[in-house]
Amino acid sequence: MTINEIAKLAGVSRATISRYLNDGYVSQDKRDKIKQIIEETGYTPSSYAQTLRSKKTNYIGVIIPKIDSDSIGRMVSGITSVLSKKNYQILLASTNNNASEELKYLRLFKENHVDGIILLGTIFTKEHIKTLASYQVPIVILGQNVKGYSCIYSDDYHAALSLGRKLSKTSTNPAMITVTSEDVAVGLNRRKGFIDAFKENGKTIHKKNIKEVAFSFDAAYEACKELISNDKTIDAIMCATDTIAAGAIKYLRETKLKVPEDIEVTGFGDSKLSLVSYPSITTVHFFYEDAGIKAASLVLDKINKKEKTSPNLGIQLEYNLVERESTKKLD
Amino acid sequence: MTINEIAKLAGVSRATISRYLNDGYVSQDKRDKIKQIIEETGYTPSSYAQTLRSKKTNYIGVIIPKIDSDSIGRMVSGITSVLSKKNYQILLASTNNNASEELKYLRLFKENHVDGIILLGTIFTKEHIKTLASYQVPIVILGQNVKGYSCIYSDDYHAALSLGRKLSKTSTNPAMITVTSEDVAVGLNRRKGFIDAFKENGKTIHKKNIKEVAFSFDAAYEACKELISNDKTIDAIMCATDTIAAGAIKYLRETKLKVPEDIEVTGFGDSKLSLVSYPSITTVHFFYEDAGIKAASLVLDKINKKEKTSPNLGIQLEYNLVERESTKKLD
DNA sequence: TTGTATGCGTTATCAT
DNA sequence: ATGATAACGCATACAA
Repeated sequence: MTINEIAKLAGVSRATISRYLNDGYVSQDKRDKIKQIIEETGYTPSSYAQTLRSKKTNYIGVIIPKIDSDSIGRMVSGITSVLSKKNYQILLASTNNNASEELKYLRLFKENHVDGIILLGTIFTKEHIKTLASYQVPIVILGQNVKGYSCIYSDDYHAALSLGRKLSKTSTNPAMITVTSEDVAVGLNRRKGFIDAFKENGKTIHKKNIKEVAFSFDAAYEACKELISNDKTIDAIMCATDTIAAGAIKYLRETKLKVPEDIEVTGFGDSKLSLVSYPSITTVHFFYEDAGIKAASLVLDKINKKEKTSPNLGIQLEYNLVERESTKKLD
Repeated sequence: MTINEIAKLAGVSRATISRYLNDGYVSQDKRDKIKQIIEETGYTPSSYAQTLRSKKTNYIGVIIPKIDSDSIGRMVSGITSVLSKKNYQILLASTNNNASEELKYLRLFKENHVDGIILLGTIFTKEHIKTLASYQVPIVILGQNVKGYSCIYSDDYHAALSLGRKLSKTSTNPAMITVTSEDVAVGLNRRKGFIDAFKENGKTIHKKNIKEVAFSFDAAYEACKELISNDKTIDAIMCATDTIAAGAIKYLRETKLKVPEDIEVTGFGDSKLSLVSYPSITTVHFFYEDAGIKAASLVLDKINKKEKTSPNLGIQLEYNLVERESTKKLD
């Protein structure tokens, strides 16, 4: 079914059909006739031909490091809710934590002429910046604060700071299980927050008590084992994510160490895990779904007023401290 | 940058460029020249124009009920891993558990001329079947067994049966928290398996001890409260998902009922939740990522040998019983 | 091996 | 208000 066949059936020119579909500048009787024909045939215009002419795809490219993650799932959920309402399609690309894949998809999106891109990244190399700079389509970065770009990010530093302040009141020999500092948001900023919080109270986190692991439950379990084996006096473990905290707690439970009586543990992200875990995990709530919503809205805004000069604003999201059972209550 | 400009720069006709990009029927010297020009300019062909001509989009439409779910995340993860390797793009549509949205996206995919569709559905209405029947592109259904279609599904009935058999040895007054039977895989089949297992041992699950809830932690918590309030002698609760089991356990813990000593609990799906929960949850492992991989491979197979008559095969996946702390150990 | 010409399904410009 | 007609960027049959 093409516009030509519809035109023939309706006894008008294809230009009229096109007008019916777009401007609407068509007489009532032709309009009725066309409507009927279209309904009968179930005709839908070819979006590819439309794109070829109008340069508008209604695609938004979304790049994520992996899909089976609580926080990412919630962000994508926010993105889809906004975009589907506005009749945009999502082109999803998952890199499986492989930074070079990110660049590949960035290029692929270029070929597909997406109207906009949402990049949910972890590590930003110079090459990233270079590739991004060569783009003309609106880009929003989610979860990291990269200067020169529109970003939606959470206040990881202060969130970690407030978590750290709480622990610093009770802990004298704290430890930390974190991720690579190349991940500025999760690795670097949270780490800094923890360290500074203890510094405020004149306490320090020993270098040897800081373990760097992958984003995984099992890796955290092993890291916790190493920490405890090396130093039995550790009385608090700050973890860069809830998953890591859950892995640590699993090990502690197995060795009969009591949480929080013997060791306090904190997570990050307020995932379902942190609620279900026993003891439930003290953590920080980030409004991930809201972040996804904001990112999608922002990218649509940029598309619509397509001034390339539209300011690249950064939006920092709120956070809430969520106190649960894995830390000691202070009167 | 279009093929015409490249042709001009390279001093050849655009047909030669096209051949360079496709068949490769080009002399060595022109080939070198073209290669150089393309690299200099960073030209990439318009996939829309290509599609308009060749009718091949390299898009696979993926419809899911929601993205922030452990099992779905794992399936999508499997899908992306296969598709990205084969240079297919994923058009992702999330329905937020709204069946009518599914039909909308099915139509949208038609407009976008996806090469294939993977439908990760929950409830199949007559309308679904009707809409699907009008499609010419390969479709693979993931997670449900719908006759007449290629499906990748897990053996929910027998998995529930083996879970039920285990419980039926120790429990005399079992209960169940499940979801709507309209969801054949999760609601109906698992329910049947549980019931039949007890029947084998001459025991029955009382109707009043069967609660139907949404796929949510909180709903499960409430349902468990109702069950226990109505009948203090319940000694086992079979749950249709791990999330539901986790919600139930949370309530039980709050009321000081011991799991598994006072009440045994089972989940379904072997999500991270089931491992992290305390007590950890006896459940069934499904190879979700593998299912995603199989679905993606199958849809690609169908696309390549595009005989419409390709048989619609159903692939039933294996499962493993995973015994953890939420059920009693038998000698 | 290469170029010419045509068409894919639209939209937009121009007459009428 | 409507209809020719050209153009979007590409692939391919055909001719050379």
